Amino acid sequence: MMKPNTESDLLKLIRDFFKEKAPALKLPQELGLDAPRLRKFGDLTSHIAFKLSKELKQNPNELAKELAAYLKARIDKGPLKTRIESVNVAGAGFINFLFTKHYFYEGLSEVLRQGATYGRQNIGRDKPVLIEFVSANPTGPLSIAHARQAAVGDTLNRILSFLGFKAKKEYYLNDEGHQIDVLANSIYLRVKELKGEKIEFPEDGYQGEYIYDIAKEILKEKPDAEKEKIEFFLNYGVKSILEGITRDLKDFGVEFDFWTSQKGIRKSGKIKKALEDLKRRGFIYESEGAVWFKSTSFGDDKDRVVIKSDGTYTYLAPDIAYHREKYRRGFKWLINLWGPDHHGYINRLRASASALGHEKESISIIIVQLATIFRDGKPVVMSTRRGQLITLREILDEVGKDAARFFFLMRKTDSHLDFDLTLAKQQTPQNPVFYVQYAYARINSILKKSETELGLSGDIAKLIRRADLSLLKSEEELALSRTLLQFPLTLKFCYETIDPQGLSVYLQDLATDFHKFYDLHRVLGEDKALSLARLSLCMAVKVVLTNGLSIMGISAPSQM
RNA sequence: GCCCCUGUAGCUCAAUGGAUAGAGCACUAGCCUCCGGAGCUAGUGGUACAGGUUCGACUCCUGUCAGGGGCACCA
Repeated sequence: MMKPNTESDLLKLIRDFFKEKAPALKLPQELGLDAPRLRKFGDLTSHIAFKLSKELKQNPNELAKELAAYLKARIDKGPLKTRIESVNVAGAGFINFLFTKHYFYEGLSEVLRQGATYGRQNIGRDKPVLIEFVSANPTGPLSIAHARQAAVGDTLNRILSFLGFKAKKEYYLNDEGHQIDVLANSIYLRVKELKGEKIEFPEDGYQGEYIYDIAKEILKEKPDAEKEKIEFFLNYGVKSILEGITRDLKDFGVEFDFWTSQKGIRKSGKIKKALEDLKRRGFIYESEGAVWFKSTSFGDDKDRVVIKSDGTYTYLAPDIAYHREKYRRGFKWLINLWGPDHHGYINRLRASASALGHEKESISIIIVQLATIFRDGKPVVMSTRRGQLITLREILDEVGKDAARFFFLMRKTDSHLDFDLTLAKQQTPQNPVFYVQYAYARINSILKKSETELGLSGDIAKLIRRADLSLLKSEEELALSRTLLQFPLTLKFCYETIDPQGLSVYLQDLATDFHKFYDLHRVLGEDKALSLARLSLCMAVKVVLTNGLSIMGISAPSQM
């Protein structure tokens, strides 16, 4: 059975109207059918009359009235009759639609029917998308900045998968280069130090306590390790740190599909191939003894060196090769989450993708802003040099996975974020994650009690499914239903903005609507039929909370 | 010096170019014979500044001011 979609049916009617009225008129892509900001403006609103009043040489209010009359007539004759209660013109030319109660009842049963799949949409049509994030150098434990990237990237992956994309997660491993050498040397020196030798530790060495831990670990296995070559310390260090990173990420609910090694890219000769490819396309030239990529052809400020005059590659060269490989692996959309220190790098990388013949839209680079950690209302000072970083591990130990993930997703990804550790571990309504989880726990508690309290015989789940939803008439019940039906739109919004933040805001709104409903209306009461209808509503809230939280990688505890 | 991001209520943040700029915290005043008060209801209070585009601007453009970040044949 084809399910009628109210919104698209309305859009079609609007198009029909203009086709009849002005066949030559080119309609804008966006017909301006939205959820209004204020409830009293109805459930849907259109500002199309403003958009087209100029072309049609008609004032918006008149045009709106004409359109509204047309829509009203068509709605009354068609399948929308049971869903649209009224069409009104308001203000200078807004057209406001009010849904019937039936529309909400129908939506609620749909939520219950779909359950765990409610909210799924096939927007992606199996498009393969690769989300690269974290990609921290394996020179130390993951910091708070990586943690935010991990939360955003992983959730984005879950959202896109839910929306029909074939999304994969990738970690690009910078497993060679200067920083890795510094790491190896730092470990080596600490080993010597532990053996009682006097050492001079370099300014730019890794000062963190974890270097001692690795050194101790090495000495346990090899008491005379100081005699080993530097490669030994390099390999041991990278391996040990990567194990830690993987473990921390796993406890954070993040597991990558691919780990791609920079060393591997270089060894495979793919850098050379990538540069040859660019050269063939005419974007490579030599000057001042170096080899340059003509990134200015694609909007970069200046051309970039790819091979230095000493014959070695700059960092950009393997990166170009790496992204060329991503496309060659079949991905049609690349999403990169980068720290703010990389923003100057965006244009040159995008330029390389364009130079290799890829659509501009096929690569999205998202800057994940830093988070400032607060404890007891005061910012926690961090210093990389002295190894005084707040790590993902510390956050996990202090506030746990659920609160951490939720907090990292509360703000827009490209905005600064204040992370209040004290608040995050509080089990009070001021803590948004507990506020949301509390709604879930409350529903479970009610559902559990329903059987005994109502004294109904038979399968209560079945009775709830068959409840007469038309008994839900109050403002709070309808408002809650309305919010539930906005879940699919919220996910679509996250896709459009490439930002999971909208979901965390939505879940907080949903929890608020639920708590308001709960406060004013008793679910388990004298009236059995009404109780069942309200239980049905609770069930639907449970479904959406479950789906929403699971997409955020956060658990939904039935008891707290 | 050049480039990027951000300036919204006392604080932390919302608001696909749309109608009266919304929440939470804090402060003030209320609500428990009641399914989890870990909750709910009110009140106070705001778009950094100056122009511009638009029927309509927190949103777009220009400039000023303030905060943060970035500039390399570093990674």
